[in-house]
Amino acid sequence: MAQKDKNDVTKERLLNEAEGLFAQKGYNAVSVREITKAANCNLAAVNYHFGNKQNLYLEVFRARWVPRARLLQEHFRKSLAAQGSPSPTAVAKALAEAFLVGPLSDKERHRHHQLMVRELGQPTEAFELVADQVMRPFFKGLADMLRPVMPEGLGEERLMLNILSIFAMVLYFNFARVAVTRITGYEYDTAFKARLVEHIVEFSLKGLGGAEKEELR
Amino acid sequence: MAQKDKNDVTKERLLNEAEGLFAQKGYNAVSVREITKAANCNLAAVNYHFGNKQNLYLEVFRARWVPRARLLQEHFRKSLAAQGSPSPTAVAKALAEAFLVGPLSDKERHRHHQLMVRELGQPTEAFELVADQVMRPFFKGLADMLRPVMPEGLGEERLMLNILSIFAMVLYFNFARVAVTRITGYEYDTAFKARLVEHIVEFSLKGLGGAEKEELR
DNA sequence: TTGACATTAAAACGATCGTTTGATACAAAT
DNA sequence: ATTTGTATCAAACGATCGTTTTAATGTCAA
Repeated sequence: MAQKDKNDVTKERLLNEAEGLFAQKGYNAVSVREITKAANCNLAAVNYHFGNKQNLYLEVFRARWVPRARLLQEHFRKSLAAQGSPSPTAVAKALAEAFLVGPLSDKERHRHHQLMVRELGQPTEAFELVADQVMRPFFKGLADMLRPVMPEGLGEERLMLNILSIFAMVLYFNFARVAVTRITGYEYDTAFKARLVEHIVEFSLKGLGGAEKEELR
Repeated sequence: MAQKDKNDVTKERLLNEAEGLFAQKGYNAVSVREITKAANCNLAAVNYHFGNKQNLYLEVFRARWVPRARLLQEHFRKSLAAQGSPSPTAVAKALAEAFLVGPLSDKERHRHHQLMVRELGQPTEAFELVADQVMRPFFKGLADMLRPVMPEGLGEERLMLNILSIFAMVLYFNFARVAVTRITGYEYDTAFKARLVEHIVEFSLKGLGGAEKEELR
């Protein structure tokens, strides 16, 4: 192996800056020149290390997004295990805690969800990656976990919709941060974010737990 | 006035095609050439009728999005009035009905929410328009409507968060349509959409109504 | 019929895009 | 010392971008 550190370092810097810019502006609004300038390297570095722009975008998901998602899932599993039995309440709390507070910094979480929302809106090849390696297994695990403790009448479809609805809120309040601030007048400071978490936990908890108590009868 | 119909027709076609393409691909991913080709007119027509691309985008919101949003709000008000007293349940139902079924065709609704989500993600001048003329007045009306019938302890902030959470789900299930299909395996056919509406009504209803019953004690 | 005006059309503008090229620097292996 | 392979660089490629220009229309009023 001839590559030492300067080599890898350039590649890493490119991945970091590319992820930030792609998350912030979207794939089409970011130029290769903008990325290489931010990474403080030559224009041709993208094509040398990743072949082309599209592949750099994919590598951002492979080398950054997916591992971070795995970290989040790990955190969720531990957080849930600490609460004992996987009741709907415990699951909702652990989900919200992992995805709204969790192990990520604020900037990381914002990036993470922005990239996800962009792929949700118009899926590319990166979505296949994320769906196969992250989303489907995780959702399947959640469904297996919740199925026994949800009311019997609740089909697979409604079960999945409940889970998706929680993620809808998590993604929304991260993605639409700027707009939420402008509409409500509340800044995303520490205090507001804390109350936001509280709200999402409560709202999803009622969506899940409420169903548990009232749905069947 | 010299302009007859061919004139206005070109302008209208440009607005229609531009809205569809902007919603589908986003501002940066759509070229003026692509729009004029779809509208079956000359390249220079955009600059003649709207000055530049950015202004065409704004005009899409002024001439299409805002009027459509007004139509939706009108529909919501009538739907709510038909249910009698504005209880949280009635509001949740009327909201979901208006924004998930309502007066719009499927394509129209999809376009509408896609444009909104794009502006939520990275607001431009169009967001100011939408926020001032549509969102803030509507949210204020909703808050005034719900405040008297929600538990006393619930502050203004939590009230607003409840409302936003409902819209989060509405936007999500419209915007992430492709992804939801690929993840769950459910196609967005008539039957699934009906069950989707049912779910969102129920989920938001618990978020609101549940709070009504249990929050204070 | 003529003049004024609104609209469309073809062609070109400079700028920026993603990508490629060829030269150079530097380290490890022979 | 020479070869080999990796990484970086400046420079240029053709393509496409938004926009402008200029000419050719068609349409009414005078």
